[in-house]
Amino acid sequence: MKNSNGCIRVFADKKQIERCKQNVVDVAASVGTLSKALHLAGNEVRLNILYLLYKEGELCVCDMSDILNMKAPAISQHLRKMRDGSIIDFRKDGQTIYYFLETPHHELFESFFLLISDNKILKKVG
Amino acid sequence: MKNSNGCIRVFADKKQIERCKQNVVDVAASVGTLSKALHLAGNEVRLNILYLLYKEGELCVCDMSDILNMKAPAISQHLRKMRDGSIIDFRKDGQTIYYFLETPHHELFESFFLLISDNKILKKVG
DNA sequence: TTTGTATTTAAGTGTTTGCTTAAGTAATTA
DNA sequence: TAATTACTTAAGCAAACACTTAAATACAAA
Repeated sequence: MKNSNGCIRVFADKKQIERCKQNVVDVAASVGTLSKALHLAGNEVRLNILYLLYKEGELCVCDMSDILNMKAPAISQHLRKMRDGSIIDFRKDGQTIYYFLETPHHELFESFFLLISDNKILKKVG
Repeated sequence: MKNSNGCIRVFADKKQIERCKQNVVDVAASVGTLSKALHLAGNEVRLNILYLLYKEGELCVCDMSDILNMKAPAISQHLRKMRDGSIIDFRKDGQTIYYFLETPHHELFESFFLLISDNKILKKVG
Protein backbone atom coordinates (compact mmCIF):
# COMPACT_ATOMS: atom_id res chain seq x y z
CA MET A 1 0.00 0.00 0.00
CA LYS A 2 1.96 2.88 -1.37
CA ASN A 3 1.57 6.46 -0.25
CA SER A 4 1.43 9.18 -2.95
CA ASN A 5 5.16 9.77 -2.57
CA GLY A 6 5.83 7.71 0.51
CA CYS A 7 8.06 4.71 0.73
CA ILE A 8 6.91 1.13 0.89
CA ARG A 9 9.76 -0.26 2.92
CA VAL A 10 8.93 -3.39 4.77
CA PHE A 11 10.52 -1.90 7.84
CA ALA A 12 8.88 1.51 7.59
CA ASP A 13 7.70 2.38 11.06
CA LYS A 14 4.15 3.58 10.49
CA LYS A 15 3.77 4.71 14.07
CA GLN A 16 6.90 6.78 13.80
CA ILE A 17 5.68 8.34 10.57
CA GLU A 18 2.33 9.20 12.07
CA ARG A 19 3.95 10.63 15.18
CA CYS A 20 6.21 12.77 13.01
CA LYS A 21 3.38 13.98 10.84
CA GLN A 22 1.47 15.07 13.91
CA ASN A 23 4.58 16.68 15.34
CA VAL A 24 5.10 18.71 12.19
CA VAL A 25 1.54 19.99 12.40
CA ASP A 26 1.89 20.82 16.08
CA VAL A 27 5.01 22.91 15.65
CA ALA A 28 4.14 24.41 12.29
CA ALA A 29 3.59 27.91 13.63
CA SER A 30 6.83 27.92 15.62
CA VAL A 31 8.81 26.50 12.75
CA GLY A 32 7.34 29.04 10.35
CA THR A 33 8.11 31.98 12.60
CA LEU A 34 11.55 30.76 13.53
CA SER A 35 12.57 29.93 9.98
CA LYS A 36 11.68 33.48 8.94
CA ALA A 37 13.81 34.94 11.73
CA LEU A 38 16.71 32.63 10.86
CA HIS A 39 16.35 33.51 7.21
CA LEU A 40 16.80 37.17 8.09
CA ALA A 41 19.86 36.43 10.23
CA GLY A 42 21.21 33.96 7.69
CA ASN A 43 22.78 36.61 5.52
CA GLU A 44 26.28 37.89 6.13
CA VAL A 45 25.42 41.57 5.74
CA ARG A 46 22.32 41.38 7.91
CA LEU A 47 24.08 39.34 10.59
CA ASN A 48 26.82 41.95 10.69
CA ILE A 49 24.21 44.68 11.07
CA LEU A 50 22.42 42.82 13.85
CA TYR A 51 25.68 42.20 15.65
CA LEU A 52 26.71 45.85 15.32
CA LEU A 53 23.36 47.00 16.69
CA TYR A 54 23.77 44.56 19.56
CA LYS A 55 27.21 45.93 20.39
CA GLU A 56 26.52 49.60 19.81
CA GLY A 57 22.89 49.98 20.77
CA GLU A 58 21.95 51.97 17.71
CA LEU A 59 23.47 53.15 14.43
CA CYS A 60 22.30 55.27 11.53
CA VAL A 61 22.12 54.03 7.95
CA CYS A 62 24.99 56.19 6.93
CA ASP A 63 27.27 54.81 9.67
CA MET A 64 26.42 51.23 8.71
CA SER A 65 27.05 52.02 5.08
CA ASP A 66 30.44 53.40 6.07
CA ILE A 67 31.32 50.55 8.42
CA LEU A 68 30.33 47.77 6.03
CA ASN A 69 31.59 49.62 2.98
CA MET A 70 28.31 49.31 1.12
CA LYS A 71 26.08 51.81 -0.65
CA ALA A 72 23.25 53.29 1.37
CA PRO A 73 20.41 51.78 -0.71
CA ALA A 74 21.81 48.29 -0.22
CA ILE A 75 21.92 48.79 3.54
CA SER A 76 18.52 50.43 3.52
CA GLN A 77 16.96 47.47 1.75
CA HIS A 78 18.39 45.03 4.29
CA LEU A 79 17.07 47.23 7.09
CA ARG A 80 13.63 47.26 5.51
CA LYS A 81 13.51 43.46 5.47
CA MET A 82 14.43 43.31 9.12
CA ARG A 83 11.92 46.03 9.97
CA ASP A 84 9.23 44.12 8.09
CA GLY A 85 10.26 41.06 10.09
CA SER A 86 9.95 43.10 13.30
CA ILE A 87 13.45 42.33 14.48
CA ILE A 88 14.64 45.93 14.39
CA ASP A 89 13.02 49.32 14.91
CA PHE A 90 14.13 52.91 14.39
CA ARG A 91 13.88 56.44 15.68
CA LYS A 92 14.27 59.67 13.77
CA ASP A 93 16.49 62.53 14.83
CA GLY A 94 16.33 65.29 12.27
CA GLN A 95 17.19 63.71 8.95
CA THR A 96 19.16 60.94 10.59
CA ILE A 97 17.47 57.60 11.24
CA TYR A 98 18.83 55.41 13.99
CA TYR A 99 18.11 51.70 13.95
CA PHE A 100 18.17 49.40 16.96
CA LEU A 101 17.22 45.84 17.89
CA GLU A 102 13.61 45.33 18.83
CA THR A 103 14.06 44.03 22.38
CA PRO A 104 11.75 41.01 22.47
CA HIS A 105 14.01 39.33 19.99
CA HIS A 106 17.16 39.58 22.01
CA GLU A 107 16.35 36.20 23.54
CA LEU A 108 16.80 34.37 20.27
CA PHE A 109 19.53 36.44 18.71
CA GLU A 110 21.59 36.86 21.84
CA SER A 111 22.86 33.31 21.52
CA PHE A 112 24.18 34.21 18.07
CA PHE A 113 25.86 37.33 19.35
CA LEU A 114 27.50 35.46 22.20
CA LEU A 115 28.82 32.87 19.76
CA ILE A 116 30.19 35.64 17.58
CA SER A 117 31.68 37.60 20.47
CA ASP A 118 33.39 34.57 21.90
CA ASN A 119 34.65 33.78 18.42
CA LYS A 120 33.38 30.35 19.24
CA ILE A 121 33.42 29.16 15.71
CA LEU A 122 31.51 25.99 15.08
CA LYS A 123 32.65 23.47 12.58
CA LYS A 124 33.11 25.02 9.17
CA VAL A 125 29.82 25.27 7.32
CA GLY A 126 29.78 25.31 3.54
CA MET B 1 36.20 65.05 4.41
CA LYS B 2 33.75 62.66 2.85
CA ASN B 3 34.20 58.92 2.78
CA SER B 4 33.50 57.03 -0.46
CA ASN B 5 29.95 56.34 0.65
CA GLY B 6 30.17 57.44 4.25
CA CYS B 7 28.15 60.17 5.86
CA ILE B 8 29.46 63.59 6.72
CA ARG B 9 27.25 64.25 9.70
CA VAL B 10 28.65 66.78 12.09
CA PHE B 11 27.85 64.43 14.91
CA ALA B 12 29.25 61.29 13.30
CA ASP B 13 31.29 59.55 15.95
CA LYS B 14 34.51 58.69 14.16
CA LYS B 15 35.81 56.66 17.06
CA GLN B 16 32.64 54.59 17.06
CA ILE B 17 32.92 54.03 13.33
CA GLU B 18 36.53 52.94 13.59
CA ARG B 19 35.74 50.65 16.51
CA CYS B 20 32.92 49.08 14.51
CA LYS B 21 35.05 48.63 11.42
CA GLN B 22 37.67 46.84 13.47
CA ASN B 23 35.00 44.77 15.17
CA VAL B 24 33.59 43.65 11.82
CA VAL B 25 37.04 42.51 10.74
CA ASP B 26 37.65 40.70 14.02
CA VAL B 27 34.45 38.68 13.88
CA ALA B 28 34.36 38.18 10.12
CA ALA B 29 35.13 34.47 10.28
CA SER B 30 32.52 33.78 12.97
CA VAL B 31 29.90 35.86 11.20
CA GLY B 32 30.61 34.11 7.92
CA THR B 33 30.35 30.65 9.43
CA LEU B 34 27.31 31.46 11.52
CA SER B 35 25.43 33.15 8.69
CA LYS B 36 25.92 30.03 6.55
CA ALA B 37 24.51 27.82 9.32
CA LEU B 38 21.58 30.17 9.86
CA HIS B 39 20.96 30.31 6.15
CA LEU B 40 20.60 26.53 6.11
CA ALA B 41 18.24 26.56 9.09
CA GLY B 42 16.37 29.58 7.75
CA ASN B 43 14.16 27.58 5.43
CA GLU B 44 10.90 26.05 6.58
CA VAL B 45 11.47 22.66 4.98
CA ARG B 46 15.04 22.35 6.25
CA LEU B 47 14.14 23.52 9.74
CA ASN B 48 11.40 20.89 9.83
CA ILE B 49 13.90 18.25 8.76
CA LEU B 50 16.43 19.33 11.38
CA TYR B 51 13.78 19.32 14.07
CA LEU B 52 12.55 15.87 13.03
CA LEU B 53 16.08 14.49 13.10
CA TYR B 54 16.56 16.03 16.53
CA LYS B 55 13.39 14.38 17.83
CA GLU B 56 13.73 11.03 16.10
CA GLY B 57 17.48 10.52 15.93
CA GLU B 58 17.47 9.46 12.30
CA LEU B 59 15.12 9.19 9.35
CA CYS B 60 15.39 7.98 5.77
CA VAL B 61 14.69 10.15 2.73
CA CYS B 62 11.56 8.28 1.98
CA ASP B 63 10.14 8.79 5.48
CA MET B 64 10.85 12.50 5.34
CA SER B 65 9.28 12.74 1.94
CA ASP B 66 6.20 11.04 3.36
CA ILE B 67 6.08 13.11 6.55
CA LEU B 68 6.55 16.47 4.83
CA ASN B 69 4.45 15.47 1.85
CA MET B 70 7.13 16.41 -0.65
CA LYS B 71 8.72 14.58 -3.56
CA ALA B 72 11.95 12.70 -2.83
CA PRO B 73 14.19 14.81 -5.10
CA ALA B 74 13.12 17.99 -3.30
CA ILE B 75 13.97 16.45 0.06
CA SER B 76 17.18 14.99 -1.30
CA GLN B 77 18.34 18.39 -2.51
CA HIS B 78 17.73 19.97 0.88
CA LEU B 79 19.65 17.11 2.51
CA ARG B 80 22.54 17.62 0.16
CA LYS B 81 22.83 21.28 1.11
CA MET B 82 22.88 20.38 4.78
CA ARG B 83 25.40 17.62 4.15
CA ASP B 84 27.61 20.06 2.26
CA GLY B 85 27.28 22.41 5.22
CA SER B 86 28.32 19.59 7.54
CA ILE B 87 25.29 19.87 9.77
CA ILE B 88 23.93 16.41 8.97
CA ASP B 89 25.47 13.07 8.09
CA PHE B 90 24.12 9.71 6.91
CA ARG B 91 24.52 5.96 7.07
CA LYS B 92 23.50 3.38 4.52
CA ASP B 93 21.52 0.27 5.30
CA GLY B 94 20.87 -1.64 2.11
CA GLN B 95 19.25 0.77 -0.26
CA THR B 96 17.91 2.89 2.53
CA ILE B 97 19.86 5.97 3.59
CA TYR B 98 19.36 7.28 7.09
CA TYR B 99 20.19 10.88 7.89
CA PHE B 100 21.01 12.25 11.31
CA LEU B 101 22.33 15.44 12.89
CA GLU B 102 26.10 15.62 12.71
CA THR B 103 26.27 17.03 16.22
CA PRO B 104 23.05 15.92 17.89
CA HIS B 105 23.43 18.51 20.60
CA HIS B 106 24.80 21.35 18.63
CA GLU B 107 24.82 24.27 21.03
CA LEU B 108 23.38 26.55 18.38
CA PHE B 109 20.70 24.35 16.89
CA GLU B 110 19.56 22.97 20.20
CA SER B 111 18.36 26.42 21.19
CA PHE B 112 16.15 26.43 18.09
CA PHE B 113 14.76 23.01 18.87
CA LEU B 114 13.96 23.99 22.41
CA LEU B 115 12.16 27.09 21.21
CA ILE B 116 10.17 24.96 18.79
CA SER B 117 9.41 22.25 21.33
CA ASP B 118 8.24 24.74 23.89
CA ASN B 119 6.16 26.39 21.21
CA LYS B 120 7.70 29.53 22.58
CA ILE B 121 6.75 31.60 19.64
CA LEU B 122 8.42 34.95 19.38
CA LYS B 123 6.68 37.92 17.96
CA LYS B 124 5.42 37.25 14.48
CA VAL B 125 8.17 37.67 11.91
CA GLY B 126 7.30 38.60 8.36
C1' DT C 1 14.50 79.81 -1.48
C1' DT C 2 18.20 77.30 -3.08
C1' DT C 3 21.56 73.87 -1.93
C1' DG C 4 22.93 69.90 0.33
C1' DT C 5 22.49 65.78 3.38
C1' DA C 6 20.24 61.38 4.98
C1' DT C 7 17.44 58.12 3.58
C1' DT C 8 14.03 55.54 0.90
C1' DT C 9 11.89 53.87 -3.19
C1' DA C 10 11.85 52.35 -7.96
C1' DA C 11 13.58 50.06 -11.80
C1' DG C 12 16.87 47.06 -13.93
C1' DT C 13 20.02 43.01 -13.77
C1' DG C 14 22.59 38.97 -12.75
C1' DT C 15 22.55 35.21 -9.25
C1' DT C 16 20.57 32.00 -6.20
C1' DT C 17 16.84 29.27 -4.64
C1' DG C 18 13.46 25.59 -4.62
C1' DC C 19 10.69 23.17 -6.92
C1' DT C 20 9.48 19.96 -11.08
C1' DT C 21 10.18 15.93 -14.30
C1' DA C 22 13.27 12.75 -16.33
C1' DA C 23 17.18 10.05 -16.26
C1' DG C 24 20.86 7.61 -13.73
C1' DT C 25 22.88 4.59 -9.91
C1' DA C 26 22.83 1.06 -6.54
C1' DA C 27 20.76 -2.48 -3.89
C1' DT C 28 16.81 -5.94 -3.55
C1' DT C 29 13.74 -9.20 -4.94
C1' DA C 30 11.21 -12.17 -8.18
C1' DT D 1 18.39 -11.79 -15.41
C1' DA D 2 14.66 -8.51 -15.25
C1' DA D 3 11.86 -5.72 -12.50
C1' DT D 4 11.40 -2.95 -8.45
C1' DT D 5 12.76 0.14 -4.84
C1' DA D 6 15.49 3.99 -2.62
C1' DC D 7 17.85 7.56 -3.65
C1' DT D 8 20.61 11.06 -6.34
C1' DT D 9 21.69 13.91 -10.17
C1' DA D 10 20.61 16.76 -14.13
C1' DA D 11 18.04 20.06 -16.59
C1' DG D 12 14.59 23.48 -16.80
C1' DC D 13 11.97 27.19 -14.90
C1' DA D 14 9.60 30.66 -12.05
C1' DA D 15 10.32 33.24 -7.99
C1' DA D 16 13.16 35.41 -4.63
C1' DC D 17 17.57 37.80 -3.68
C1' DA D 18 21.07 41.29 -3.47
C1' DC D 19 23.06 44.47 -5.64
C1' DT D 20 23.23 48.77 -8.90
C1' DT D 21 21.90 53.59 -10.50
C1' DA D 22 18.51 57.10 -10.74
C1' DA D 23 14.74 59.50 -8.88
C1' DA D 24 11.96 60.91 -4.93
C1' DT D 25 11.27 62.49 -0.12
C1' DA D 26 12.31 64.89 4.09
C1' DC D 27 14.83 67.75 6.74
C1' DA D 28 18.63 71.31 7.56
C1' DA D 29 21.36 75.05 6.67
C1' DA D 30 23.03 78.93 3.80
